[in-house]
Amino acid sequence: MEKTTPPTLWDRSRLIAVQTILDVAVRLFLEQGYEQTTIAQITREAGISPRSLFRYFGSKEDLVCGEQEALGELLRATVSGQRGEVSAWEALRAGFLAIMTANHSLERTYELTTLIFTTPSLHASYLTKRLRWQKDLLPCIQSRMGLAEDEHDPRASAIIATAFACLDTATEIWIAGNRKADPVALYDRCVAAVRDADPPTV
Amino acid sequence: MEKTTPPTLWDRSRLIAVQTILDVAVRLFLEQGYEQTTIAQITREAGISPRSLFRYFGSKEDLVCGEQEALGELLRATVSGQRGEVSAWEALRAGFLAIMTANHSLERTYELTTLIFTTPSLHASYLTKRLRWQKDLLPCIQSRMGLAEDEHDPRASAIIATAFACLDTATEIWIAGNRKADPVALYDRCVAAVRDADPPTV
DNA sequence: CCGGTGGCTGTCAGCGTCTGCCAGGTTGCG
DNA sequence: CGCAACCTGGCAGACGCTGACAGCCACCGG
Repeated sequence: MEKTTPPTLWDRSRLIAVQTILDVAVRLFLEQGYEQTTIAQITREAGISPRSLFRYFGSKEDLVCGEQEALGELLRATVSGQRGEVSAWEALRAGFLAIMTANHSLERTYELTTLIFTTPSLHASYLTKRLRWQKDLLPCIQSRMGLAEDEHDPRASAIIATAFACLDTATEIWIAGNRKADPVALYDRCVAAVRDADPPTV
Repeated sequence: MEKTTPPTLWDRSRLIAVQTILDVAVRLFLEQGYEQTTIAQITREAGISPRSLFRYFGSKEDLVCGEQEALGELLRATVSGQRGEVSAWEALRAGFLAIMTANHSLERTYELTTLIFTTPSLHASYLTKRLRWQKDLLPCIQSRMGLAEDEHDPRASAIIATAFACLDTATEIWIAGNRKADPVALYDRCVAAVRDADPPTV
């Protein structure tokens, strides 16, 4: 299935370099804010040149948003892996659940989410990435709804966009309320409010 | 109510300067793309210094997104001006309708919307502005739904976010299909798909 | 064991956006 | 007419980001 993955000692050092940069960057971002932290400061503490940082990460925003790069694929795989009888709404909910529980530590997830949602440029970057996720999910949801891959049928896209809008709303209230509420319950209440239904009592 | 508004000859020249800059900038953006157009090029053709441009417009993105700055206020006023019996959904729809028909020319609206939706950085800027609009609408919708101004009740926020998500989806399909479809009809189909209802046959 | 090869890294220079700062000119007012 | 307020342009600089070039080191074949 997989290539023989030559253990290439080069990649190993590259991996620890990436990890070091990421650790330093996120720590500085949380300590003194994203805008107040410069590339030069990160590279100085990480012991590399600024030029190398941009070879690993395409941009400064990738230092935060790129860390959760694999989440998009996890989301798509989870949604498309749901059984055929599961509705589009339930499949999307399962995907979101997988993302939330996948991250290493809930505390770190909360910190990073707060950082993203309170920093305008990071928030914008996150929303852009979200749009790509929505496009990736479109064929999964279309086939699940029994629709042809019609570019002009807005229904599947609308449902996906709405699910993400509810996720956003739930996340915003979650961080605004200092993690007092359960984000999953908030999401269910959002969807229920939109669809004029009672939230599931699970 | 208002200050005596001294006719100040200064502001007059400033207004025509702003208009000149805007005309030149938008024309260049449409001709050769947003990223490919530099500030120096705009200021050269407009006959001012780069330093002055940044006094009128806070950033390059404002040259595009700032032109529709007043739309947010128009949206809020329209929504909050709907009669009390009108539902939250209908009020939001009326607001969106006001925005679409308010702009000077439909052709120009289409051009600018395409520019925004096909330029990543402009799209991100637009989404950020959209978030502020959502926050501004929150009290209007909360009171219309008979809810207290509860920070932790996600229902009003969820409905607003969903309406915008449907607007986004409709807009995206509108520009992807080369304005063949009616954006308002697309929006109605999006909302209907989300809420398991038939679209209104108006 | 050794030298060639290929990829990675740092240094340098540069572009573009954006921001203080100060000098100079123009407008408005007494 | 003269003063004060204001606006403008030019300069210098920070910061994010990129291309070009030279040096370095792991890998591979001999």
